Amino acid sequence: MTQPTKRKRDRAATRAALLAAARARFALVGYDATSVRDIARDAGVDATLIFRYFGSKERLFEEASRPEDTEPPVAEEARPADVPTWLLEATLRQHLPGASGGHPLTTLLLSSGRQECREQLNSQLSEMYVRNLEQLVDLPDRELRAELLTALLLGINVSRSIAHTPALTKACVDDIAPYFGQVADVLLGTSNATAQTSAPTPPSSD
Amino acid sequence: MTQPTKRKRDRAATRAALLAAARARFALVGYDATSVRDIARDAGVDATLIFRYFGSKERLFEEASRPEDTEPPVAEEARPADVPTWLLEATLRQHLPGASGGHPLTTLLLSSGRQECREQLNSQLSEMYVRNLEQLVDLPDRELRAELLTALLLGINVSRSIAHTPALTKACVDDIAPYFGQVADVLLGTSNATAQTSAPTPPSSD
Amino acid sequence: MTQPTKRKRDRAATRAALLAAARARFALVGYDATSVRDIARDAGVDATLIFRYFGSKERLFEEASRPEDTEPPVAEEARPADVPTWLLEATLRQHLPGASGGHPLTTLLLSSGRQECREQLNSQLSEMYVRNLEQLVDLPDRELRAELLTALLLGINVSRSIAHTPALTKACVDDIAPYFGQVADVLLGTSNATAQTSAPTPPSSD
Amino acid sequence: MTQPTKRKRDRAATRAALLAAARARFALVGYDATSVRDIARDAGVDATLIFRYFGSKERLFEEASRPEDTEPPVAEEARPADVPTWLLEATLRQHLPGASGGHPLTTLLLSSGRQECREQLNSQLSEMYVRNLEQLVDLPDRELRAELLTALLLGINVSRSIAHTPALTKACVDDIAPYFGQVADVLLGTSNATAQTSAPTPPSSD
DNA sequence: CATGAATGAGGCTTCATTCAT
DNA sequence: AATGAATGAAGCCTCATTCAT
Repeated sequence: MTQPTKRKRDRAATRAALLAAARARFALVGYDATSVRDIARDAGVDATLIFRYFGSKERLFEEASRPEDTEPPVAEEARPADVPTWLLEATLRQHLPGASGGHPLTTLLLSSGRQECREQLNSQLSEMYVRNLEQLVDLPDRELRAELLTALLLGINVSRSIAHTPALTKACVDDIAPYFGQVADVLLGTSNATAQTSAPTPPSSD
Repeated sequence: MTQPTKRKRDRAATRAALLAAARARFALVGYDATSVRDIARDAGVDATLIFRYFGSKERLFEEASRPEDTEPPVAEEARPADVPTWLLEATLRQHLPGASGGHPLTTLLLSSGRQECREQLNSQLSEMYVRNLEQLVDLPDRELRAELLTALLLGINVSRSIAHTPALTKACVDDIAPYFGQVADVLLGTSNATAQTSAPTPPSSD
Repeated sequence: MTQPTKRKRDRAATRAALLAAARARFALVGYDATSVRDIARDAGVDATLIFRYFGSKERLFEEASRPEDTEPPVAEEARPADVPTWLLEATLRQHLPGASGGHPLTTLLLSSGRQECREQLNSQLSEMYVRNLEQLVDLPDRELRAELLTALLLGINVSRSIAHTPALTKACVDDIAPYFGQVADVLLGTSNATAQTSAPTPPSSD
Repeated sequence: MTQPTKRKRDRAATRAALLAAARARFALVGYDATSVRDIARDAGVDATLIFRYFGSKERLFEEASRPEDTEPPVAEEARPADVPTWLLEATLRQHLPGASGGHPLTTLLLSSGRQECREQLNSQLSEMYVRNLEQLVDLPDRELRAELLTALLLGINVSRSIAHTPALTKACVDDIAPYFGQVADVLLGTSNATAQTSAPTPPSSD
């Protein structure tokens, strides 16, 4: 009221706006191709506030490339058979209303010119994907099998958010899940139960 | 040997040294994170020679991110069953003596902040991978199936050359081929014939 | 005065200082021989402010080579007989307190290595000089006559601001006007009325 | 004959070719806008020969901007009344077959960003024009009168070779001479004899 | 507290010129 | 003697960041 109608956002709102803008741009073109002024403009505030609130472009990036807290880690007690599907969903969940930017993996990938990003990519993959998948395997080459399925998820992500490959880009979870389930079964050695359950169509084996 | 370690005055050699250095650096950190001076320093020559020989950083990048000509396109008359394995080999063939830099896909991915790179990534994927794989499928969702297998190859590439995931990074073609073959069979619907032939289950099992 | 001689933090003042410095240098040595750092140094500010305020050296030049707005176009209702004298005055009015740099024509001439400048020179001459003079002529070869008188004005300008020819450089308007008036009469065919009025013979004669 | 058909120009021919190319380019866009490689390309030889034969771009320019020796100084014993016309002809004589480049004055003018060029312009004007014209005047303000007529010649030159003003550009000597003669008479105080003689048309005075 | 003016480092590129062949 | 590969300086411009106001 005392302010001249200009939205005098409070600290938190401004910070959040900057973070959202940063997430969006970093997920779109990566670290190097994004300037602090771009972010500030998108957020509708002055660029120096980035330094006030985050200290540096780098620290803003660190925060923006961390998965949003809304993302629960894989439910601990989930039925093992559901884990792959759950990870697939987590991978595809992006560009949806609610998520302010793209997938953190995309952001990291687009910024992989930076050593830190490659390291973070490595640890995020291993913590969020490989570790969870490995536990489902009871065969030789556990790690390799888990990494291969992780690679598929990663590749799907890249295809959709960066390469914009036509079929994968327009597919929704349900289109992909059946095939993904089969591959998971093959790689992890999980029984055909999953395939039966979650994969409606492909005339699989008979 | 006869020269006192001095740079030799050789157009072709200098051009090649620059191209090799460029390939290496672009494949390591991408376009934006690479400066022309970096490349020149690696090549041991003056930076202005880049402009003499390539015209601009951008044109050097275009040349450096093109697959080396030593890479023959998928043999036209190859047996269909061999195509997936051939593509896997092409994907893994990098950092080998002979190949001066990393895989072109890696380079493009690391430079995806640039619109042109995303487009080139898209067309290289579709021309070199999807198109060849699609022809093997005789089931619904041909394109999607081909793109999923392509995504796996892409993901393997990223895991190895960018994320440096442990198991995949140290695996060689023969370690991966069996699993990849199984996945290809599942996705492309190629009968178990292939699987039988190329490695149904890792040699460890029986 | 209150500031310790430090540069004041004043958008408008800095912009104006840059523009003035640019006008001066461009009018002295032209576009190519002037570097943005030169201009900035003269203005006492950092060179990057040129890009902040003008976008590029080229756009700064465009603004600097435009006639200052203080220059009114030839008074519409001026008596025809006064037009030549008025144009002479406009041509000589430079290096005076108030005008920050030299005459725009000088600037354009000194920068005529650039195609755009030659074109602008052409249009400024024709709009500001030839067009106005032509209307005074009621004889054959109207355009040629007007262009010849324009050429004289142009030549006077060059002599004074570039070649620094001694007599013309130190002459003031009143020294030149009588002779110029006579030439105008001859070329434009305006009767001796004007000549009589404005100064038939230099005051020295009688 | 022993050479492989490649024209192995002799020293003199190559030097001359470079000089001609330099004259042409300098007269077209001036010193700064001309690169030694441009000149060499036009001359069809290697750029380093410029340094071999002339020492530096600067020294080449000095030579190229000197009036060609084919230009005789004003005939010493010429009839005074013919001098102005003679100077007009010298001013317009350019772009003609035979003259390899443009007028030296144009070259100097286009390169006036350089201090040396302004000085040379000054001395060429005073030696070739003012000095000759002054001697014809027997009135007060001798120098000023001569400089004014010189300014007209200079302006005509600029109009034609730089500003490309329409009427003057397409006019030939005979179109301009009558008017120029009248102006010369007025400024130099030479009798109307010249005007009568050389100016056919303008209904001059009564 | 917020704005935006100011800065310095660094990036790409061009040019005149030298040096090896 | 002549070619062209190599070089270093300098130019324009952008960016992250700091400092007054």
